[in-house]
Amino acid sequence: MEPSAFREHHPSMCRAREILDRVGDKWSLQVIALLGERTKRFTELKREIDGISQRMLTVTLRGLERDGIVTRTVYPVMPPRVDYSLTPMGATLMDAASTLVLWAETHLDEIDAARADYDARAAEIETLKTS
Amino acid sequence: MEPSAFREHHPSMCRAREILDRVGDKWSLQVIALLGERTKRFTELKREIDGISQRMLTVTLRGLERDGIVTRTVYPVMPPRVDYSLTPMGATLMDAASTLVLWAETHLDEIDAARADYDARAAEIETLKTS
DNA sequence: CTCCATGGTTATCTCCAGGTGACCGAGGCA
DNA sequence: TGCCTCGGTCACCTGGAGATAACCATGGAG
Repeated sequence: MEPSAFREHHPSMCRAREILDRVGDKWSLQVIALLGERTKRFTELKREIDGISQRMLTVTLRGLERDGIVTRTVYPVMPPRVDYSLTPMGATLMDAASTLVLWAETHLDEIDAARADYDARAAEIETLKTS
Repeated sequence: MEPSAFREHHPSMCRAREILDRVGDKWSLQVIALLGERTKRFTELKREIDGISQRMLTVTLRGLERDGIVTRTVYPVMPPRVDYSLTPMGATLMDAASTLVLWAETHLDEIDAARADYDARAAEIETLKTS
């Protein structure tokens, strides 16, 4: 793939940052991943996403809904029931994002090694300065 | 592409978030994109990235260097000269990220429309409440 | 009459990414 | 004798993302 989007990065990149802001926040990707499995209910998502608060799940889902990435379906029953699912556009976003997730998985070890190397090198320079 | 990474999201996703944190910050993607063109100097990058401060460029480059995504080459001359370039791993990251950038470009209009729709709907509900 | 579950809202706080501006050091040059 | 450039560092400050926790309406179970 020729990353032409990167060559002429002038208005495209700044708009792309907007998308990365959406997907790059703390919870959106996990929500998208889980809804990629199947339609789920609010409480179901809350149970499956470790550490998310009720408020942040609401905020995240509202944002994704506003951007047309998930749909929200309310059933007027008691107790309340609300279903969330990916829109077709949301599904394509999941595919695009999975490229990056795959990259991350493939290079995690390499990155860890690079960090360890960098930190060791930095520590060595530090000891040289104090001596 | 089958996004298998998303199916078993248990340890993989949390680590993937780490990568998105790296690439999802305000400046990293732009730096990677520009270094994708060719090796560049510090001031060159600073000129080309609109609005970045000296400090943030340093911080971003140090982070990318630590993760093994860019290399930093210092030439002991006067005035100082420092070259930055993508590592091979950095180049593969650029390719992976460009998928998302491409997605963003393709769906920007759709997202804008969805937002306008959502906001209009929300405003209408608001007027109903006050009436 | 009380308790519980669902799917939220609201208020309040904390923390850190990121912005701002000063300073630096060695050489060239005027 | 200053002043400029390059590639930074340091100290300080602010805005907003996100955490925490209380509250809410409804109706069924016991």
